[in-house]
Amino acid sequence: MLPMPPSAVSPKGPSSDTPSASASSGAASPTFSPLYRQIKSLLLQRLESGEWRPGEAIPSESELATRFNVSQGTVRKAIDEMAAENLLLRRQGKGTFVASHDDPRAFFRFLRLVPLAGGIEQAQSIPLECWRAKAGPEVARMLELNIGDPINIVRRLLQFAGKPVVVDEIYLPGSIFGTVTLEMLREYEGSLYSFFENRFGIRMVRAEERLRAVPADRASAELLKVAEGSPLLSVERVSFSYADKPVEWRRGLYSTNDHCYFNELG
Amino acid sequence: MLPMPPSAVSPKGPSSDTPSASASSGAASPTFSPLYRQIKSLLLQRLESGEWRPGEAIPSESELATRFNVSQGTVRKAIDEMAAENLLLRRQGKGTFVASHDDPRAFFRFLRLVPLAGGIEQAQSIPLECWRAKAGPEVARMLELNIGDPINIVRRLLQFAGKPVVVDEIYLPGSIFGTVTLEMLREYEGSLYSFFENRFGIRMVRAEERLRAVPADRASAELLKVAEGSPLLSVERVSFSYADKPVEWRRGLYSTNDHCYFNELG
DNA sequence: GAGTGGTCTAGACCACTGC
DNA sequence: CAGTGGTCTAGACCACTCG
Repeated sequence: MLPMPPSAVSPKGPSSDTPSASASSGAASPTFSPLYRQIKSLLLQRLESGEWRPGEAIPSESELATRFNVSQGTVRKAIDEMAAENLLLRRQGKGTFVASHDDPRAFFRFLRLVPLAGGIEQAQSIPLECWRAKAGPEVARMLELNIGDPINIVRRLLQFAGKPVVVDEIYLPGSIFGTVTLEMLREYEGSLYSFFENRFGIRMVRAEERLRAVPADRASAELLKVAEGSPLLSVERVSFSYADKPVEWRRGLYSTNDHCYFNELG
Repeated sequence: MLPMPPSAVSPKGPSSDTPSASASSGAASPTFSPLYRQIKSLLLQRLESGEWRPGEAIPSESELATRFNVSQGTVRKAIDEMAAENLLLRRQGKGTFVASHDDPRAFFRFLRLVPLAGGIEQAQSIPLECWRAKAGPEVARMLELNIGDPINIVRRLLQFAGKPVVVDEIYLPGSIFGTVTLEMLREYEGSLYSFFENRFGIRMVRAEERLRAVPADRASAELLKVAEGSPLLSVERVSFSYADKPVEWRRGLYSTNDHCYFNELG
């Protein structure tokens, strides 16, 4: 599909043909990027465009090498980086696949909550409300929208082993998620990000979280079955899609009586 | 230094000499590891043994390749992984260096606190107390010691822009840090991990943190200048040295009125 | 200019998957 | 068995640093 013209990129030809321009002498190259990064960009474009969808296999390394007119090692290095960023998933003998939130491994990458004692528990997401609104200044800033742009807001409760642990309020750009309803959310089996991926074609790739300790407000306290004013962990998150576009902002209140937020520092 | 016998490792010789044994047929190889990982292990040993110290350059790739009797590409892949784990630092044109906490970049890798508003601030560590004790059951478990083993405990206050933000209580194995004193801590310029590295030859490589929201006890509330019982972020951390040996356990209480804990999810 | 890491290629063989 | 990713090599040239 989509046959490429020979040499889709401009290699700086270290001994091959098509040396095609580079900072060969004198001129500095301020925007220089190595061949494998150009390949990586091309692959990223395919992901953004939805040509290769989550869960699907991308073409083999040797085929990509032929298509882009570079060596397999160069394609390999591009894919290596993307695999390290959890954008792609390599499986020896089978192929390279677009990472998906349907994969249960992805779940704990974005919800770093572990029980204080005991093994793994079953998580259950309970959508409570879902309504449309207009972006206020804070949401607009976080999602790079204009004030007044349509947004969707979802409230939901997360339970572990049947006990309420997290209340989330989730803000989504109406331009993308305009048609979400409480019904759709309740019907769906699987994580919220899996839902976004399969129902709206949006894959969350990266997120930033800001954590604080705050006193429980009355409503949250009731839902989480803790005393009003008792300490909760506030987790604000902005999630980004492929092109580093913010597509979700959420604030979660975590009850840390039986669970804690686990983080690994490298 | 330390000349190696030719072929310090057992390559599975893809077309070179010294094919020296591998799972050539029939027998599965349960403990198989590729050549570059064997090289990585050898490099790790050098780091653990202190042969190459933090901040110093290690031998060049080509020299290591000669020494280990493998190709430069194989050494490169070993170093690539270690650089990705922040154990080594590559600098083009200069060499490859052992990562050090003296590098200011390392600072924010282990203290993920950012101001809610405003730019970067000057951090100041104020050691409050330092005493010897015997490991209780919790500390013993975290540091893999026996109950009753000697430990050192340090209490200190962290200020940002002159305001108190974190109170830490730090537990250290006496076998390693037995000679710490409040004097030494107060004299030292630089981060605590920089101190451990330069005064005790221990480099923290990795850490696990567990976060919860807790009410402020009286002592911490006074130090942090917040109301008793107000929500604080509790951060418990176990830090590991090269061989994944736990060498520090600490509990910090963070005031999140003007700062928050920042985390990036990949 | 010499030495270092960084990129790129070409080709070989190994390990795993599935038909 | 063919096809995929994974490892290893050898050699070339580029980009950067420093004396």
